Amino acid sequence: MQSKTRTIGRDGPSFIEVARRAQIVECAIETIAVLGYAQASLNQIAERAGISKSVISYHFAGKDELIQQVLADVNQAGAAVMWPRVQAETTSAGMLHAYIQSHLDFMRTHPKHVAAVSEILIYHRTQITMDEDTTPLEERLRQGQRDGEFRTFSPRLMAWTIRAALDEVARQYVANPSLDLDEVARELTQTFTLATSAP
Amino acid sequence: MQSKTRTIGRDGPSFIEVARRAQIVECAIETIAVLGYAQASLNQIAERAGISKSVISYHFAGKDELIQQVLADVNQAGAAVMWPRVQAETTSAGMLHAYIQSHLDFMRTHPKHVAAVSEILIYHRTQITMDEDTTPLEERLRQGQRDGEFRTFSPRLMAWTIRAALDEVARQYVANPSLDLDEVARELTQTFTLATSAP
Amino acid sequence: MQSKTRTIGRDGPSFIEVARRAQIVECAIETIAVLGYAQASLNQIAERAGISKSVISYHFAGKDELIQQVLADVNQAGAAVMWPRVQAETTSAGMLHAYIQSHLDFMRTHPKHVAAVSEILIYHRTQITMDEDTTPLEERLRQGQRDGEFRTFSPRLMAWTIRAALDEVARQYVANPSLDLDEVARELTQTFTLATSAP
Amino acid sequence: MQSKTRTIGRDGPSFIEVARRAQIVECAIETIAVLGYAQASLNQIAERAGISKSVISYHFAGKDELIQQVLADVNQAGAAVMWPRVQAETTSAGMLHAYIQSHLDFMRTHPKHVAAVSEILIYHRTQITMDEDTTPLEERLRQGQRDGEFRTFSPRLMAWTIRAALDEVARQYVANPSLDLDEVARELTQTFTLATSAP
DNA sequence: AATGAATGAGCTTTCATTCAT
DNA sequence: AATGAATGAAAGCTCATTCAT
Repeated sequence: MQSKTRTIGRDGPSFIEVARRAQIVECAIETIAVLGYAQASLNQIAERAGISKSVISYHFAGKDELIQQVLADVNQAGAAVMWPRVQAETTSAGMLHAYIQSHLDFMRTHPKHVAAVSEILIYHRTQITMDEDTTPLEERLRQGQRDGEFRTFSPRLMAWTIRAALDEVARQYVANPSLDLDEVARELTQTFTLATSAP
Repeated sequence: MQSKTRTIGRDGPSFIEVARRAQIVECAIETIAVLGYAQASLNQIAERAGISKSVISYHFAGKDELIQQVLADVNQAGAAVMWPRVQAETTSAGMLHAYIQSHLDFMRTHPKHVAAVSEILIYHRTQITMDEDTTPLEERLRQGQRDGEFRTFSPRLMAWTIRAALDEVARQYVANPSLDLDEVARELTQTFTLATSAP
Repeated sequence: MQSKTRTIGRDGPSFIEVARRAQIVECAIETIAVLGYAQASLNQIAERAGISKSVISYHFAGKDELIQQVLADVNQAGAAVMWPRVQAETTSAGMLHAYIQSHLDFMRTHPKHVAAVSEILIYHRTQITMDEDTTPLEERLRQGQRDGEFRTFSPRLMAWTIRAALDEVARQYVANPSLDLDEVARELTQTFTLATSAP
Repeated sequence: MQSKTRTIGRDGPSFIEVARRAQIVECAIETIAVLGYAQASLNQIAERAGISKSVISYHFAGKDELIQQVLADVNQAGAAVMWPRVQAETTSAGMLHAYIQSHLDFMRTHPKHVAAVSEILIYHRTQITMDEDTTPLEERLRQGQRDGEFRTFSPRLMAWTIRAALDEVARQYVANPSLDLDEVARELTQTFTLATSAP
C-alpha cells in the first residue's frame, strides 16, 4: 500500500500489513539471491511467496520501494549483529577484526541477505548512493589513525578495499557455499591487520 | 553485417566495417560504464552512437557478440599495457607493484573501459567463467610464496581482494573522475605490499 | 495469465479466463484462416480481438501455446462431430462416406477452423508429426481392404489424397463461401467410392 | 533491375542480366525447397548464391517479383515437359494418365522446383490466384465429359482434387525422397481413372 | 553491374504498473 | 486486504528495402 494513501489511524500500519511487507521482503531477498537481480521480476518474487503479483503492488508503492526496503532491512539486521560486537572492542585493531569477523558471521547465517544486497548494489550502483554504511567504517579507520594504532593511509580507500573484499566473498559464497568462511575470516583479518597496523 | 553472412574477401573486413565495429564497441563501453549494464540496451547504445539500433544488429550477430567484443577489446588493450610491465619485474613484490600500478595507469587512460568490463563480469558472473585474468594473478602470488618473498596466505583470496579493490576503484573513478589515481596507486601498492610480504 | 504463474484453485481457471482464452483462440483461427498463417502475427490477432497484444501473452505462455490450443480445440470439436458418425457405420464404404460427409458438415459450420488447422499443419509440416488424424483414416482404409470391400491400393496414398482434397475444399470455401458444400459432399463421396470400391 | 527503369536498348536485357536472374531464381528455388518458405529470406538466398543480398534487389524489383519469377519459371518448365505429352494423347483417359505421369516425372527430375512452388502457393494462397494451370486441367476434364469418355462430375472439384493430391505428393517427396514415385504414378492414375471413367 | 552499409517496420516476449472488483 | 485482468513500454532480433559508391 502506498504510504501516501495510508497511515491514517493513530496506530499506524496494521499487524497484517507489517507481516505481509516482511514476508514479501524476505521472498524478494530469496529470489534475488537465488536467481540474481536480473531474473528477480515481481512475478518470480510473488510466485515464491505464493501470493499474487499485485499484492506486492498493493503493499509497496512500486518495485523501487520494495528494493529500498530490502536494503533497509538487511542493513538493519546486519548492523544489529555487527554493531554491538564492533562497539565492544576497545582497540582499533580489535574493532577491525570484529568488523570483518561479524560481517562474515552475518554472511554465514544470512548468506542470501548479503548476496541480495550485493546484487542490488551492483545493479543500482549508478542510482544509489551508499555512504550510509561505508562511512562508519571509514570513520573507525580514521579514529584508529588518530589513536596512533593504525599507520597513515587513506581511510576512504582502505574502507573501499575492505568492503569490496567482503562483497566479493559474499558473491563467491553464494556461488559456492562450501567456501570456508572461518578461513576467510582469518585470512582477511590478518591481511587487513597487516595492511593497517602502525609500524 | 553479420559474420555468418559476410563474404570474406582476401582483404578481410573493410575499413568502414572495422571503424563501425570499433565505434559501436566504444559506445557500448561508454554506455555500460555510465548507465550500468542493466540500462545498457541496444537502443541506448545506438542512441549514444547516433545510429539506428539495427546498425548494431548489422555489424554484430547479436548483443552477446557485442559484449564479447567489448571484453576482448578491453582485455587485449589492458593486457598490452600491463603484461610487459608485469613481466619486466624480477621480484614478486615488484610484480605486484607493477600489476597494481599498470592497472591504474590503464584505468586512467581508459576509465570507462575498466568500469564497463567490471560491470559485465559482475553481471555475467553466473554464466561466465572468467579465470583467464584472475588465475595469472593468483599464480603470481603463489610463485612469490614459493620464493619465500611472500608470507603464507590464501593466494585465491588475496587475488580476489586485489581484483575487488581495483574494480571498486574503477567504478568510483567513473563516478568521480577527480579521484587521484596516483594516490590510489601508492595506497594500494603499500597496502598489498604490507599484506603480502614475508615477515 | 501464464500457466506457470497461475495459482490453480480447486475451481480451476475462472470463467473470464476461459472465455478470454476461447475468444483469443477464435480470433487466432479467424486471422489465420483469412490472412494465412504467415501474416497471422500476434498483433493481427489482437487487433481482430480488439484487445492489446499483451493480453495474448497474459493468457498464453507464448504463440506456440496459442497455436497448440487452436489445434487442440479444432481437433476436439471436429472429432466430436465426425467420430460418432464414422463409428456408427458398419461398412467401410459407409465409413468413408460418413468421413467425407461429416468432415464437410463440420466445415460448413466451422469453415475457418478447418482452414486454419490446414494452414497450421502445412506450416509446421517439417516440425510437427501429425499422424494422429491421418493414421486413423489410413487404418480404416486398410480395414476395408482386409474385409474385401475395397480394392487393392496404397492406403497411405489414398488417405493423403482424401485429406488433401478436403483441405483444398476448406481453403476454397473460406475464399468463396458460396461454394455448395452439399454438392462437394456428393461429388467427393462418389469420387472416392469409385476410387476405392472393389471391382 | 526494375523493369520500368530498364529495357531501353533494342536488344532487351543483356546476357548477363538474363543469366543472373536465372541464377538467382534457381537459388531461390533451392533455398525455399530446402529451408521452407518461412526461412527463405533474401539473405539466405543470396548466401546460397554466393552473392550479395542487394544483387537480388538490383535484378528484381523486390521479393515479390522474384517469387513471381520462380512461379513463372517452374510453371514454364513444367508445362514444357507436361504439355507435349498431354497433347500427344488422343483419349481423355490417356490425357489424364499423361498429366499425372508427366507431373510426377517432372517432380522426379525437379523435386525442389515442385516443392518450392508448393511452398509458395501455400504461403501466398490468400494473395495469389492460381487458375492459370488449374483451368487447363479443368478444361480437359470437361472435354472428356463432352466426349462421353468421363462420367458426370464437377470438373472444377475433380481438378482441385487431382492438383491437391499431386501437391501433397510433392511435399511428401521433398520430406522423404525415398518415396517411390513410380508407385505413386500407378496408384494415382488408377485412382483417378476409376474416379472419372464413364460407367 | 554490383554491393557494403544503413534503416525502419514488424516480430515475439517480458515486465512493472494500473484498475475494477 | 487482495487479486485477476489488462496494458503499454521496452527489450533483442529479423527482414526487405534503399542508397551512395
